[in-house]
Amino acid sequence: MADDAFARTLLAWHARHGRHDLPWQTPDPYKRWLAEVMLQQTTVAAAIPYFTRFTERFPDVATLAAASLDDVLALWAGLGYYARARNLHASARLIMTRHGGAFPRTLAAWTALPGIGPSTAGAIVAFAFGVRAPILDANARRVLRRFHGIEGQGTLVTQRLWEHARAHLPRTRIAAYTQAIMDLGALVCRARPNCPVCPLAATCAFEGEAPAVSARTRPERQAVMMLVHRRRGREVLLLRRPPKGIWGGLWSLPECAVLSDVPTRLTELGIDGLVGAPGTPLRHVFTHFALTITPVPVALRPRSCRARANGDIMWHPGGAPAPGVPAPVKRLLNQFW
DNA sequence: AAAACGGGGAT
DNA sequence: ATCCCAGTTTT
Repeated sequence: MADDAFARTLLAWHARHGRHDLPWQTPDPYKRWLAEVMLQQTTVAAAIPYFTRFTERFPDVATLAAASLDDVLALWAGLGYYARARNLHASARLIMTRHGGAFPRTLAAWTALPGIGPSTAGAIVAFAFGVRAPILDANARRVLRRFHGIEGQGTLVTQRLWEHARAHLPRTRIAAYTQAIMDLGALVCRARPNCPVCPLAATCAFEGEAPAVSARTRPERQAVMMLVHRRRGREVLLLRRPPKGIWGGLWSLPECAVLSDVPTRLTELGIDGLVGAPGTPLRHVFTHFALTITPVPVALRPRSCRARANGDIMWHPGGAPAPGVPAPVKRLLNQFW
């Protein structure tokens, strides 16, 4: 059966108007894997500098597998969704042990790795090996939804979209086609679409946006972060966060819910310090809640701290290479020094 | 089936 | 301020 008009039209459009100069546009499976993981819920522009640093520091899967999780998280810090970095590191080790350092070529083998779902696996095998696999990222989802006039959400709608994604796949030129549907979504069929320049406009079912759903309010949360410093502010105490949950495995500041809890929290940590005046609160907005962080300086009394540096506690000197800290903590530290 | 997960960029 | 993004995992 011949490729359908959808695929032929997209491929023709992509040759002239698609992206051809992204740093990960090579058949190298390592680069494709790294890029696809970085691009989960992340824009191309945000990912590029991280991709460049990563491939310089960890040029291949063996190097990545041999690195410490701390080094990987430090390079990932600021990109968000830190579970991706933990999964990437775990996957690198699995590729070394389970696959002898050779990248698998099947969808099933890729989805068996942590952090790799059906869409990411499809993109990797399509780009790296030309395997005829569909993707359903945000771009493909939006293009297919509009082209086929599919509204609503839920598992049933997602199933239908996957069926369309599979049905449109051409027999050849899979990598170019996969790039084409992504590019159409990113460059033309955006949230606010540019239908007049769209190659699919003549056969597209899209008629206009559904009425916008009312924005739900984000819960507000509060936290106090302590800047416990010694040596006249030259070093600040960092604690490693638990491996699971928000900012898992990253370094952060000692924390408590409200200002009145500060003395108790310091006692728990074995710290005898002079609590200073709270600084300007910092607001940090997440997907599903907003956090207002009140920074409090704490000057450590000489020879009073039982908090010794170990694998989960660090006295961080201002000038040293940045460890993996979440973005708002980085801002607090920069503001402190 | 729904919730959880982070932060940057566009509008 | 709000929306969106080369989605997957956990509950």
